[in-house]
Amino acid sequence: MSAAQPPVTPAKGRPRSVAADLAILDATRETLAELGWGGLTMGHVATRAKVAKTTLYRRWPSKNELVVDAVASLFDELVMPDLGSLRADIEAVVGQFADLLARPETQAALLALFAEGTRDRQLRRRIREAIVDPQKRLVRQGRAAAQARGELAPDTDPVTAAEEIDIIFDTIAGTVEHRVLVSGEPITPEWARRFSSLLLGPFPSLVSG
Amino acid sequence: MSAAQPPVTPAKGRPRSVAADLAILDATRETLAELGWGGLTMGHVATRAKVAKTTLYRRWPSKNELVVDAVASLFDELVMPDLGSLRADIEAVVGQFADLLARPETQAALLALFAEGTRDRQLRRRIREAIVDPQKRLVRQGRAAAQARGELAPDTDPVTAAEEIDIIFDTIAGTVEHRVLVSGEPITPEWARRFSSLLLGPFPSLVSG
Amino acid sequence: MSAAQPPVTPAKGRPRSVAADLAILDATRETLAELGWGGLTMGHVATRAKVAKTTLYRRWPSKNELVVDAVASLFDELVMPDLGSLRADIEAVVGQFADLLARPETQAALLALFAEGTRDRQLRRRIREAIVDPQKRLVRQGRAAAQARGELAPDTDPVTAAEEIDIIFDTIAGTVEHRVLVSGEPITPEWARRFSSLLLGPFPSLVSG
Amino acid sequence: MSAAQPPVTPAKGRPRSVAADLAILDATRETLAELGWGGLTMGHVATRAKVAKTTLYRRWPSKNELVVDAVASLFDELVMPDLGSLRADIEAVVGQFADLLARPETQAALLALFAEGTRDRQLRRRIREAIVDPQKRLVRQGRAAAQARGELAPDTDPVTAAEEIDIIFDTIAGTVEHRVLVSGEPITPEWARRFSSLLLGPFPSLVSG
DNA sequence: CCGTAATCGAGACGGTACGTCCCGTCTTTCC
DNA sequence: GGAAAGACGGGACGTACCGTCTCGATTACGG
Repeated sequence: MSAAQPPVTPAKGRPRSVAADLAILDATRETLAELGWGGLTMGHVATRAKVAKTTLYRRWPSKNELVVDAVASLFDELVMPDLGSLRADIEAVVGQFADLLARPETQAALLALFAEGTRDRQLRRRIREAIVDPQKRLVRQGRAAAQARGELAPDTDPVTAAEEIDIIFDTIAGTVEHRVLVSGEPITPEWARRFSSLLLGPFPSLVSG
Repeated sequence: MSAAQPPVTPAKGRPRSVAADLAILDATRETLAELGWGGLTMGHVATRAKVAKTTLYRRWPSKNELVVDAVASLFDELVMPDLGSLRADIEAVVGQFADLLARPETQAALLALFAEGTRDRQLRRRIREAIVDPQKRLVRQGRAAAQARGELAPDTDPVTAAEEIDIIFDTIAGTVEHRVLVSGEPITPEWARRFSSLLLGPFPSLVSG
Repeated sequence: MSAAQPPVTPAKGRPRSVAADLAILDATRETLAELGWGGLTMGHVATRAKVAKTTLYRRWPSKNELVVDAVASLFDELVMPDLGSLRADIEAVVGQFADLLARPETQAALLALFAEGTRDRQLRRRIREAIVDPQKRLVRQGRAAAQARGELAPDTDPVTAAEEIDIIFDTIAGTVEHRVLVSGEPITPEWARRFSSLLLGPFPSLVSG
Repeated sequence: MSAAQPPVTPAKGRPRSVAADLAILDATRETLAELGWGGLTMGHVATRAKVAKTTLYRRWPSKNELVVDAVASLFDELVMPDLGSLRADIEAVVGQFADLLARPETQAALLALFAEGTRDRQLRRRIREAIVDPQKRLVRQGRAAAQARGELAPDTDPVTAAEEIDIIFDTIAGTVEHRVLVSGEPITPEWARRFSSLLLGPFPSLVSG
């Protein structure tokens, strides 16, 4: 989010309009969905949000930062369902992620942001903090549930566990994104089944049964 | 590639300069490495290649197509080594891919192209044909070698085999790209080992040993 | 001047700060001298005078009016010396005016104000009342002195006299301004001598001698 | 004028559109007359001339230079009539100049240009070369005619003559401008008669008769 | 000595024009 | 007819000020 913590000092001068913030983020998402990344100009967003361009620039230094904030909230809809088996949970989350990637605003924004982040460390950090890392909770929750069920062994070392979470997250996120956005193929339940089989190893019966 | 088939008619007027093509592609790669995707403009490339803008546009309709051609050849350096075990082969290819993604021209171009491909089916097809799909040979070769060694069961159904190749390819490519370009973390030999363990299942000893 | 008449009603609420008025006018003159007319912005003056923009606008409706008030006082330094001959008096006043026009704040402001006045009758009136007309006293005084000395014939008709004062004033002011500000040439004593010769006619000996 | 001398080298690339130049200058004069100096924006002129803003900036670096060129030609209409007496000639030229200053485009532009020239030596030079100095021909012609008639003594020293021309020019131009643009009073035939009397000395009969 | 009222600073607001950068096309001349 | 050169119309950029507004915090005076 762009908003900092509630200011310690009671803030001098006219306070920033909260309504403007919301209108801008809404306008950004709508424009992304309608016109795509290329059609998203600061001027257009400002006009659509009925806000001056200066107001926009006062809050976000560029299109990139703005889109990070506008898109981040879309990822909050992902939830770990806890369906009783690790396989089912993985397939469910993959499905949710695929649905999210099918939305035009996500589609228009995600890879473009990643691409920009490639050459701007600050932006990459911001993307990670606002969009990517928060989703690692899904992996953590899924792992915890599987451990509770006895499907996975409990953590021994927290550092190793963190690395494992990272690698699993990169694998699920990266693979689904590559499938949908690069290969341009849909994520079917069948594909999700195969993919979770890959993750769970060639003989999942040995593990979960 | 942009080059058309050798013309049937012996071509009227002055023939196109071959030197220009090479100079343009070189200039494109150099500019990508130095200034990144954002700094790559058609005018700049033309100037750098000592070529008129018209010459450039006569060959490539836009920056995107140009970069596809300029970058595609970089991916030819990836080879499947056949080191005697599937694990070793995977780790080797992951390492090669990581090195490729560490080069500034690849880094600047790859995600940007993917992002553009998101909104342009034609471009996506071209990217797949020129850059992505050719690398599936690596998976095919690795699989074949592993099957020859008895590490993997032989193919039963060619359709199933193709789908398996696809999913493995998306997984390796997507995960490594996400790790390097989105998470911004390096690919260490240790990480490659963990990743191949993930791919080979929790008890690889049962399979390969 | 911007200051209104002493209020009839003893004024409710907090009285306006007198210090602010002076600080603003000083800041205006300083900024004019340093940055010129184009560099003079309301925001800048406010900042420099350590005053809020609202405070500034509460007193002066625009840059133009502000500068009129800021610059008017500079013209008070012009005096008619009464040196014993009309020629000497003219040359002295021309010299004073030239010195005034050499000051950067006058230089930056005067023509700019005149230019603005061209499109704003109200402003033109204000400029005349505050800056231009008060200087006609110089012509009047010089004429009176010359008449007392017998260099000039006494007034016959007051209307004719007024017109004569106007035309002499326009001639002296306009010519010196044109020489300094448009032609960009300095006013030397030699030039002043020539100019007063022109005013006094080709054979001044016949008049003053 | 903005146009340089006809290029020695035959000029590479597409030549600049002459039509664009004319359209821009016309649009500038029209806009000046309609909206005044303040309403004259580069964007507006470009739109009105049906030309891209870049085309405009390619030729003139700023509004000031553009207006110099646009306005300069208006001054070409001033001519020295040679009416048989110096007085008549002066009154005629003063009248012409007054008419020129009454035109809205001149009125809007002239003092504004002079004001800008105050802080930009380059611009001042350009104004002098394009607008001011060319009119000195009027003084020269008038003087020559008067000398031919015997109204004025022939030149003795060319340097002195040049200085005399300068001072007379500054006087006529400056006075008329001050009368019209600063004092805001009209130039009547009566005023022109008085002014030429002033120039010709208190006893013109001694000179011209 | 309390409330009303106009002031003060600060700074956000909607808006306009700026001058720059690239785009992709067109119009030259030369080869 | 290709190539170099460079002008063309067009669109977005990010910045600078504009003049207005909304804040909380200060003064004054009149009751």
